[in-house]
Amino acid sequence: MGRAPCCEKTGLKRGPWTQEEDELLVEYIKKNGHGSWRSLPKLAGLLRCGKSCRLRWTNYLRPDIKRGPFSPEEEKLVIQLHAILGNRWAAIAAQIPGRTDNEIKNLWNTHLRKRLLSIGIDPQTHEPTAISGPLKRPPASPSTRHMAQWESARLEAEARLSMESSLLLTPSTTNKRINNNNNSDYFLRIWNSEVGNSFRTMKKFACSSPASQASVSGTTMETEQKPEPELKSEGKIGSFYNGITHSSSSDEVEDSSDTALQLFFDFPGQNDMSFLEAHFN
DNA sequence: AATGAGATCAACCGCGTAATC
DNA sequence: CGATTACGCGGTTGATCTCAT
Repeated sequence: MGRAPCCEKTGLKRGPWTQEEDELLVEYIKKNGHGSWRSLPKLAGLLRCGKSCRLRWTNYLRPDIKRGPFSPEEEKLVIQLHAILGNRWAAIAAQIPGRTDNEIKNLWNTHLRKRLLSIGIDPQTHEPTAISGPLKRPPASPSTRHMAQWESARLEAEARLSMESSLLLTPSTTNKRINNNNNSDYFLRIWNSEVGNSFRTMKKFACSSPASQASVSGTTMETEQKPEPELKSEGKIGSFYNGITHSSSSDEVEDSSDTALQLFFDFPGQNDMSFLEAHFN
């Protein structure tokens, strides 16, 4: 037996939604919630399949959707999140309030992809496309690179936390440090959030490195004692991407660092990660 | 003004998977 | 526990818009 079709194709309307249909759908959901999408069209008096209704609602009619063009900050966030999450549009959309996965996907495919290509960056791997030199090897898979980025961010955050707790800094010093390096904490939080969790799930299957598996197996980072990673330089740019060394070969780091630095230099100031605060505060 | 190419984006399709029977 | 159903996601399509010629 195959799976049943999502809806009866005969007699159902397709194509662009009319204003009347929109009103019917909004009115119904306002009163009753969407409930079962499959039964919603009949109940709402719509000649559409449930799937179509769900799509129309989630991508267009939902009241919390922010319409209009993406700001430069939002675009940069999409690029940054794509470097970490890959084509997981729903996960990216979850971090950008008011934007839908469809919208972000379209933005990526129509604008950002081309923009990255035009400056010589492979939009899938986030690596320079013009590779030269004798030591170059084929780029790591996107998933490997995303894992490396996650892992390095996580390690840096852990290192900072462990340093802060072990150095017995004075309160004023501690506060200063925490404020200055706030972004690491956000990575820790993301790591412990749904996004991080889904990433760990993916990683469990995709990554065979014993070292990296060991660091993932116990994900209760707050209590775990780990060897402090070597932080080669101060600041988020250096330490974030130096961290890739821990998960991949040095050649790979050479490959990716230019792209990584470009993206990071492009990243707005200290409050970049404020978009995440809403999810954790 | 006509038209063709490229860009944009709403909507559809098919698959994976969680939930339910 | 396997079969079925419903949902959500990412990839793709196609109608419409914009702009250059």
